[in-house]
Amino acid sequence: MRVATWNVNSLGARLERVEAWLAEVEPDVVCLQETKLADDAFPSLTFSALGYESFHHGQGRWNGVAVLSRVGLEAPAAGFSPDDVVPRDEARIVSATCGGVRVVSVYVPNGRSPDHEQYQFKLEWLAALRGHLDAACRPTADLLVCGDFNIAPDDRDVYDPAKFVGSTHVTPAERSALDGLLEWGLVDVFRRHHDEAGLYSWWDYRAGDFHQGRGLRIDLVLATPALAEKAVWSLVDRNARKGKPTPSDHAPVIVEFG
DNA sequence: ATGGTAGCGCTGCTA
Repeated sequence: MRVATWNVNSLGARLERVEAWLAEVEPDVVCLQETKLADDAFPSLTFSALGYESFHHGQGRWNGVAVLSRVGLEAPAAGFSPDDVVPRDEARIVSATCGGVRVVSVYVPNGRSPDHEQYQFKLEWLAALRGHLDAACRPTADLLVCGDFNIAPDDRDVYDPAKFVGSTHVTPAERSALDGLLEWGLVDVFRRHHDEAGLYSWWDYRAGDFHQGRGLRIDLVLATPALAEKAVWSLVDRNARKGKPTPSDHAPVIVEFG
């Protein structure tokens, strides 16, 4: 099963590129983030014509997450579970069972800066995600939590670690929250196949950062251990970020499970 | 360079 996660930064602006990418990469399951669409504007018919069932959880102008699947899509669920302690009602998490695997697409709040209220929201949201795992999932099950975590797990994932000290995405509190997810029973699958620094999934649109190689690895595929063992290869699909017109500022991360 | 670009949508917010 081939799984991908991609923050498309507006599916409305990116649909043609996403369609071409689906035809080229042929993923079985895709987690999308930042669709920036209301549910009634989500192009489910476009995806079904390409062979994908889909489930979207959007709110319009900001956020919005979805799961696409061509290996079945069952028990879709928008948002956290009713019993979870949720800091704010934003469209940042959606789940579905695809080919026997529970798949969760997440868009973790950006945080802006450590002194900002949005940073506290980010930490609260990550705590809610951990609570959701405790309540709704089991580390022994086949589970994927994929998406834009807005956290660089360690300094290999940052183009200039010294420059980022004190910035959001790298603070000990954020990394500790991510570690909490891993300690619950998830594996950063990409790091099973790649040890080196400089393999990024996001580049700031500004100042030509993509072409200068200034990026972060913040888009992650997390899998429960038994499922992670089955990962054959993984990569960042930088081809989807190259060229015109109008790429997302994120590249897809793709994992092949045997 | 406390800048820069992209998206939404039409003013300034979000990233």
